[in-house]
Amino acid sequence: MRLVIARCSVDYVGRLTAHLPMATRLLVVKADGSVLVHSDGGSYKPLNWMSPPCSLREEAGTWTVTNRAGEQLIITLDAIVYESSHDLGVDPGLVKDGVEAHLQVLLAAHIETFGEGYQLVRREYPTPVGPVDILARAPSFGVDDDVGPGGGRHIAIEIKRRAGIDAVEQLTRYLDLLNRDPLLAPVGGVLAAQMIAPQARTLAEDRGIRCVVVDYDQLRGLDDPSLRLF
Amino acid sequence: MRLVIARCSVDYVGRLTAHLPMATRLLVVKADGSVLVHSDGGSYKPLNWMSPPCSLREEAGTWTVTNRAGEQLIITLDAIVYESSHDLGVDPGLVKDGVEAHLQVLLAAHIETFGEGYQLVRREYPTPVGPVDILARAPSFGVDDDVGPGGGRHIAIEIKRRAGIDAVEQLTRYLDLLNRDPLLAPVGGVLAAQMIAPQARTLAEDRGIRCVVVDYDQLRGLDDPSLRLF
DNA sequence: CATTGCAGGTGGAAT
DNA sequence: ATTCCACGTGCAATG
Repeated sequence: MRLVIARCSVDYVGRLTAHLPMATRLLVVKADGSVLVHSDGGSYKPLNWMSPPCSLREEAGTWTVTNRAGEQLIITLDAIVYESSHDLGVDPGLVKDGVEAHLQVLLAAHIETFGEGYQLVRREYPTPVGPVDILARAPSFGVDDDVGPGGGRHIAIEIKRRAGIDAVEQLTRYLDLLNRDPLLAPVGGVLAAQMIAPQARTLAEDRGIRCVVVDYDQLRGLDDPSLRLF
Repeated sequence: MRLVIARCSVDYVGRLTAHLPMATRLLVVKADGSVLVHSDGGSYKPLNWMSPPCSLREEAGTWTVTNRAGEQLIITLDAIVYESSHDLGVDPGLVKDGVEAHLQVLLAAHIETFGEGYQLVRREYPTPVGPVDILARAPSFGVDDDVGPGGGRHIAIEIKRRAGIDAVEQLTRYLDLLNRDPLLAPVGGVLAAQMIAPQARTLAEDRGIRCVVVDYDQLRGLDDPSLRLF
């Protein structure tokens, strides 16, 4: 990894064009040839960059970074303030927990979160437009209930960390499809998420989809250690 | 800006938990207190980070970065290989061109892209569920045409750089709404994008929405300099 | 201040 | 290789 502090201007020509006026910035050149241009503030996102695979050509006062698609990052160097190089080796990588996948595991293991007597049919229930996160069966409590052949009503559950309108649309597509299957219909919908955007809730309820806000930490407290990812 | 090359392990506890085993990495501490942890490869995204506003507390072999929401980045330092500090000043910032906004300006200026006789009604036509990118009017060529009060058929145009299913859903919501307005109905839909995902095209055409692939560079060639953003 | 929609999104997994 | 979806999405504009 090469670190360069330099006064430079930068032009990107690719999916869009972007220009950075002359100023002092950090340039990071990684082992795979990728280049980051960072200012001393803002966020983790560089002002400009080129992702690998790409090649760096150095000339007099100009660096040109090109990728396979022909996109170019052109760095015009006015003055190099500082430079150093380091061998970091390969990184062992990141271990994550808490994402949607784990929510799905936890909710499948605690399907009663959605109501007493709920039974898991399966996780990742396949449909032609993609897998439904969880398919479950709700119990029937009376003869008037709108029950399916299984003796209960099927429930398709869409799980999101944060649910927006797109989650409602996605679940709606699943429900349209599943309800065409006489062995499953009628299938109800549940949107389960840590956070549900107000517009998403409105749209969901308008379509008869139940909204359930789930508490990840609480679910996690209920789980047994074997369900933990690390 | 402070640059540190160090052997370290990193733990993030916040919206999720994540762990980085001990290895040599680049740590960037920016003037606003934000911290980036980069490996010598991958992309512009750090392995771990803390965005501003946040505060860094340094102890013996441990850095603790905390933000207002209580999320923490805990860096355990085994050995500092290298360290330097630089004053970069404030960055003048980035100038962009080529995003959806510019596509919208160009397409509005060249509304005939969608067909001969098309007329612009307005850009960012407001609806209760958000603004439609472009509302236009198509000409009527015969008495049998399904025309509205304006003497032509209204067309709602959704513009994306890359259109996916979500773009079709979005346009569908607009069309549902606009078609309830007797002063506008009937309103046709056009999805205009530089790239349209096959599933999006299928869904759009199934719903009677026309798909138009637009060539940004060509449109740009047609424009007059006043429409350029820089 | 919350919400919404875009992003050079990026990344990963499944087809 | 393409297509889909999640992301500690980040980010800015807007009500």
